Amino acid sequence: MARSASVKDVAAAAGVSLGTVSNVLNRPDRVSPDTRERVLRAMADLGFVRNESARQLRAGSSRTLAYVMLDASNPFFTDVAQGIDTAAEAADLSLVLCNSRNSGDREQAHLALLEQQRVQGILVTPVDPDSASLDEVARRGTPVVVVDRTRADQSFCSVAVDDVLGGRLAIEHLVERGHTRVAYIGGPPGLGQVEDRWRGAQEAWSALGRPGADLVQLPTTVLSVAEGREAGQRLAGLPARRRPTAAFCANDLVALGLLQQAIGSGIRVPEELAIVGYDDIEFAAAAAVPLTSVRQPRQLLGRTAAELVLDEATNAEHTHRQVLFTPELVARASTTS
Amino acid sequence: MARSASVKDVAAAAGVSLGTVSNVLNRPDRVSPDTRERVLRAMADLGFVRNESARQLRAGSSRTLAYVMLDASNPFFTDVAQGIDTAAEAADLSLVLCNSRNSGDREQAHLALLEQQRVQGILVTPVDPDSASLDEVARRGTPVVVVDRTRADQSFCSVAVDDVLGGRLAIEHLVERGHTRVAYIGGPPGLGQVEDRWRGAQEAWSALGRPGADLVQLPTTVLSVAEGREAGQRLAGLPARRRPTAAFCANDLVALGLLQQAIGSGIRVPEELAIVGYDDIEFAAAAAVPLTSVRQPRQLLGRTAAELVLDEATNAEHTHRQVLFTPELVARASTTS
DNA sequence: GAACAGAATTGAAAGGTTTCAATCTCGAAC
DNA sequence: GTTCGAGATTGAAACCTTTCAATTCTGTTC
Repeated sequence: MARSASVKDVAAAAGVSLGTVSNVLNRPDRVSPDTRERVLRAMADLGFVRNESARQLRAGSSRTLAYVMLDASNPFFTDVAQGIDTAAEAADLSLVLCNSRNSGDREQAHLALLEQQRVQGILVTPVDPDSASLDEVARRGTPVVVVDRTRADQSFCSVAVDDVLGGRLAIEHLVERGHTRVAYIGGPPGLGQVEDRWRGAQEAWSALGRPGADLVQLPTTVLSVAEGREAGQRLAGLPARRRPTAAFCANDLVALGLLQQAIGSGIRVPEELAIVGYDDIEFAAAAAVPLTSVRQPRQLLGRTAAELVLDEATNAEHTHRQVLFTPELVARASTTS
Repeated sequence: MARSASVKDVAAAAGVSLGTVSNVLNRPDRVSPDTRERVLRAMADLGFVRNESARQLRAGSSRTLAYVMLDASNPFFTDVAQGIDTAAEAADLSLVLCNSRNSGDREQAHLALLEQQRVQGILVTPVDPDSASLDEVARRGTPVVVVDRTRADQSFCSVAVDDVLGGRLAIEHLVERGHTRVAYIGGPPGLGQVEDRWRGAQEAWSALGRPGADLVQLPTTVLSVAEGREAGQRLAGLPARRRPTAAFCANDLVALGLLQQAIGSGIRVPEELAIVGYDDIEFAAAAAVPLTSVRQPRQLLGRTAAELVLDEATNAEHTHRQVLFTPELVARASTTS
């Protein structure tokens, strides 16, 4: 297969000039119906495929948006991606997804490549939102929007959900239901989300006049189902009178693992252990003991982020904005007997 | 921001020729340490970002692989993607993900763009494996490998799992456990997977001497949690003596929805309704009644597909191969009381 | 039949990188 | 002091498309 005929070959085959072929491609109305017909046939015969590199080199711009996901296997992020996709489609851009799998190195490799590809904009849920490599990409001219994180300085657009508030909601809900010993399960401790939710939890806890010692943190290494199960074992190992009566998990993956392990150990949910998750992914509601969870507007998050990056890419008067959405507690069977 | 300095600017700034800058980029050993140093500094100062379009235009090849997923929100596919990613990384290629969201149009749009981008190869789980647009892409020279599907003729490499066998395993397992009335739940009926699993189920059922009327098909519109719930309602509506004692679901999403709905309707699992899912996604084991499921080697599927496409891209003697993996039934609580 | 307008087509330049043959620079060997 | 060779650097061509000013063609009007 002589890989790929060029515009020149098509022109020769159709007996027209190369400029005409280009016109057929880009301004079909400028060219008479029968030449157009002839050119199109030649393209089909030769299996012509427009060379996007050359197009882009000349035109200077690409028609794609990119989202660098933190963890493609977490449904939360695929829902965010879905929202981005919707907005991208509406703007007639295509979306490519990259997965950093929680690795800063992979993230940087992806960013570098996307930058070289001159994508219109990059959306990213970074491993570390304060990483300098994000600044550099932005400084060199590619619009960057941080998704589901924020950073202290306001040097980027970002779209996130108020995690401190989310933590507060979860704890208020549990205290309302009479729980007096609660575990917070999640990690790694450095992770922004994990910290904010913990902070919110603590704030609510002490605002309600509870002794700090009764809200304990059970760290995990990552936010996964397996880690949730593992935490469940640790809980099950505690003597019943010292065991918390409720757990607030930093995300639903952890909560689902915990739920599974608890039931497997004969701990009744919610009677002996109430569980609150975070994200409200679809599988949370679908768990056999449907999970109470702090819902984030996942698709909206993505859609908004896409709109911000497009604004930055096209609007000269763009100014950075930090959008913060409000989470909402969805009560289900895992906390309400 | 004067978007992007070129190699020429760098050359001028560093006081060297443009060829030398290119050498620094591509064959750093060919250039003396102090010029290299000088060039690198100039690059940093100017915020130089190599223009991938120009590179690719000249070099003719890109360093990326693409996977067009059928449904990014199904963990099965993200696991496959993970496997592809692993192989791509090993070959020093980067992977971009596209999501067709079950739409043939979107799939075609993605394919066209990827072809124009001259990606090294395309992996795709197609909406319809017999679609002619796949042939055209392949005919024009981009290696295409079909993932998790096969087509009748052998015009592509493909990597799939023996779905007929999978269906057989599920039914044999249920019959072994004494079930005599079983429902098969899944759809749309035209979908390859859905059909093959159903066929396997029927084969096993009659091979075991059961009357065909006792294996009923409950079609759904798509394979989702919501549809599973909906099917659950239909089942719950049946009078207990006519209700099947077991359900075999075309995938785990459906099975999880069914499980949830069953429990919500007070049907005990597995005592009153045994459930077998398909795919063995992580959430299957994590369900509060852990789900018996037909496991597919998801990551291996992806890895193998990536290897095939790489072979096709680089090896002149490449011949198409149809790899068929063997599924395996994982028995859990949803069928074993 | 000449002049003209408008539509269709053409040709050349430009865009940023890589490649490769050609040139240059040094120091070593005689 | 000359020659040689290795290593470093250079310059121009090539990759394929798009754009735009210039040219040709067609048909109308007076």
